[in-house]
Amino acid sequence: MVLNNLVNVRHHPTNVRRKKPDSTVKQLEISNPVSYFLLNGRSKRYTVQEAKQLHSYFIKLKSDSNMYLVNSIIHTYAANGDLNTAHRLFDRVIDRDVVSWTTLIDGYAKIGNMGVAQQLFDSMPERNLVSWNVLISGFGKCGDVKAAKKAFDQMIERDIVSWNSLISSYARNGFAKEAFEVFCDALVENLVTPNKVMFLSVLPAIAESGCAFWGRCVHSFILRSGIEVDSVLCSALVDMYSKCDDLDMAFQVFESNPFRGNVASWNPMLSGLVRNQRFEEALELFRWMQFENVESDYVTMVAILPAIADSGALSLGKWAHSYIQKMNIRMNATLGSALVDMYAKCGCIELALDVFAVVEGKTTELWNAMITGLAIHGCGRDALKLFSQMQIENLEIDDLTVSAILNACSHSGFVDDGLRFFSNIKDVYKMTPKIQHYGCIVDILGRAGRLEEAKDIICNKMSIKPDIIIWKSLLGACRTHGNVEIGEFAAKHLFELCPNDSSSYVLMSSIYEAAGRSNEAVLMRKKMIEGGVKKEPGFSSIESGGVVHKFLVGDKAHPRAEEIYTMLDDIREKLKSRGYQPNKQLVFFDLHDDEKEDAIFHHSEKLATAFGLINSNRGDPLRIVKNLRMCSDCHVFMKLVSEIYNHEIVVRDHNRFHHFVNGKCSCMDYW
DNA sequence: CTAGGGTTAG
Repeated sequence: MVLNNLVNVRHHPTNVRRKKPDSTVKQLEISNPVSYFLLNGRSKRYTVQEAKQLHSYFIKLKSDSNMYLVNSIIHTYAANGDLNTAHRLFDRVIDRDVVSWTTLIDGYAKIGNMGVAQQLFDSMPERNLVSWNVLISGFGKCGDVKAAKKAFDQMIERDIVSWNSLISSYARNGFAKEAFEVFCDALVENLVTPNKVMFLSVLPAIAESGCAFWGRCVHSFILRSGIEVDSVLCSALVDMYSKCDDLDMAFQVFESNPFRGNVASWNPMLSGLVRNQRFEEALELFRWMQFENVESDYVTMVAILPAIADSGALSLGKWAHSYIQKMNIRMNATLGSALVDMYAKCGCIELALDVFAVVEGKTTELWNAMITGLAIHGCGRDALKLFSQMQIENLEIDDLTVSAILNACSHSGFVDDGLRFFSNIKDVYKMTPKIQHYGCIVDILGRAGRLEEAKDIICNKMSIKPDIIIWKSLLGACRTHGNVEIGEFAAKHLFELCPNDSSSYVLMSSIYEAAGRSNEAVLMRKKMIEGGVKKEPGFSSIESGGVVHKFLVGDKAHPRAEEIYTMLDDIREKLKSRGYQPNKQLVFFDLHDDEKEDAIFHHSEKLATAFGLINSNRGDPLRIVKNLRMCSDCHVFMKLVSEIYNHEIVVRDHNRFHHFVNGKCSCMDYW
């Protein structure tokens, strides 16, 4: 095949990596710029200042005979985005050559002006490989993959840069399959010898496809090809593996990275862990990164903040925020949203509002984060106010905005607002309610005790098949309002949809128990145990001195366990003298009465509270994060402790925040 | 002297 010979460019001289510009440039001596240029060799790139000095020297001399030098100046202007000056100089030069043209075209391509780039390309007297390659990569960067492919097809001679440019055009514009196909074509037909850049171009495409099989193939191909797996390639591999959900391989490659001094080696691993909800490991990695003195950047912060938010580690979150300010990390809506979310989830709604206020260029995402934050704190009125403001400022409303508003209504008990807003989804906002929106409205009605209406929505008003979350929220409402009949109905569906989920058995059992139907409660527990269904372990964590302390039920693993249990006994005595009785109905297992009382009293959030009381500064509220919903006994417990010990307690459970002050909870016992 | 590459995104 003729084409084969033409494009086989193994020995093409342009296939050699050029040197990066030297940043330690001495000040140019105006008196003799040409000798400076000759002394420093040809492949030098200049700063804008140097280019300007050279430029004015040439204007003075009315000479531009040295094309190497002139092209360098054009390049410097173009590469810095000053296309006006670059183009003016280009126009003035009489002996301009193919490099001058190509340099200018590349400049226009880099600022996204492919119209002018194409015009210039069409009017060039002669073109070489580089001119075509510049065009392809230019189209790729502007998102015009069709044009990139067309240019590629028109070439009569291609080198590895042409192939790589086409692959990355596809890869960076969401055409993962096409990128991988071009990569395979090139290799199968033996048209090029792959190099590092080729792998770096195709790996993001595989990452996007999420196909671990392709990923492993390419990885082993890299290893067999003998290409040095340097830090940059490691980062790409880590990112690929983490996006293909193979965190173990990602970590293995991360560990094998020969140089981890650059933040870009850490970011893919960090965001991979966070994307896969492995927040504790992400925080651990982040600590390791601090230990290795690697400076965080914008990407690190966007990645780590959700992990901080999840753990509720407020002091770490505050540290991250001040780091952002100290290091002048650019603040935009994305980072702002991450900060707002973090502060809200760490229990500091005021600080979240502070961040929200100062972010410029507020996006829907940012408003959503703020409204959701207010919702989980039970600040329903403020959430609705913010929503009106959002509409006044003409921001687009999306699915998350709708969920946020419905959540706000739910947590604050605004049933009428919630119903009105729900009907507005279709009528006013012209959106189709999503499954999560039906979930919210069922929740709103259910909490208000309007169980028949909630059931009616599920059975008759939804065009979508109800999911587990919806049935659970109905079942939860039946538990709150003691409705056995509808509870059984919801449980029946849950047992079909998720027979291995413990919460339906637990809830149904306690509904029977509360209705005085102990026999059926016991049967329910039996059914669960015989089915081999395990209860999801509840845990609570509390941050102290930058460390997150985690407690399970009846946990004795903490180094200060003895003090904690002594404190807990002390609390129990004080509470009992105030008439507190543990609610033993809540104990799921068939234990002796005393054991039941202990089991209740050693709930993880109570352990965390005891630890917090012996460990925290008087003024600071205790901030506890619980992975499941808080039980009603713990809720009573917290209210009393906040009063007796005169200590504010903030608990984040699976659903929302509870601020306990002086014997009262911000949720008004409505959760 | 000109061309291709890695990290974030409710």
